[in-house]
Amino acid sequence: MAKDKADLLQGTLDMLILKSLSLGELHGYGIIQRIRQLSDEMLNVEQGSLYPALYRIEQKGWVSARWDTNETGREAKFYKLTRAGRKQLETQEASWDRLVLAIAKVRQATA
Amino acid sequence: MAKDKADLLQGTLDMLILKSLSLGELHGYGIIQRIRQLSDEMLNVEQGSLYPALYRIEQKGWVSARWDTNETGREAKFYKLTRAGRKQLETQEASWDRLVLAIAKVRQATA
DNA sequence: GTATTATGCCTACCGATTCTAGGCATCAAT
DNA sequence: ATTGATGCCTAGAATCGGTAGGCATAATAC
Repeated sequence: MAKDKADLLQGTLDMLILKSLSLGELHGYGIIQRIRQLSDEMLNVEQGSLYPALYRIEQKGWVSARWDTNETGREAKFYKLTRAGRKQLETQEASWDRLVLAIAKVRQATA
Repeated sequence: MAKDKADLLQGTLDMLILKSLSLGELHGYGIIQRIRQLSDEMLNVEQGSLYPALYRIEQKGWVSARWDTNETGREAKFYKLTRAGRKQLETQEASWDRLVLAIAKVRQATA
């Protein structure tokens, strides 16, 4: 990832992928663009991170994939959230919120 | 880590350790307790995570260590933030804030 | 008195995940 | 004709937290 962009922390990528798919079916390359756009260019997911992650996520049944043609007529693999994926997104968002809260508590502490 | 507690994400442990030491010198076992206490029991750092992390952090020059006796007269290894460690804590907190913000932006998006 | 729990340090190995660095193909633009 | 963007993929390295042990002493419980 480029040096001026934030590195992801392990475990956040799945949530970002699932979240971007919750907005509608999308192919891999588009997921990267959507995450970058939604985050105001702060997050840049590398292809070498994304495609293995998509594979893992599909294995877990959180997304389903199919080949189709995009709006310009090119072949692309479209991913779609499954019901289990939607559930998983909720779970991961809740975990994320808990972690952010817990860390905020620690950081509130003053000497 | 116990199942009802939040798992840490990779990269957050260093920040928590540095933060807890920013409140004052402390030995390893005490760091675990302080993080647990400050987070309202939400974060429980395992010893097998902490000690290797302390070693890494010491190698990087962010903390210094010395053996001393605690208030009950037992030997313990006390860690103290170095100037570089304080700097590093600021950096990591800033990165964390950026990431939290970026992810919040992505999550704000509605279909 | 003895057994358990808490305190205190450590290591070895595992598993998960992200990044770097490639490869390959098509299409648009220069 | 070459470059850059789009689109998919893999292999290998590196990082790091967790699990599961080991060891020692002190305090508490039975």
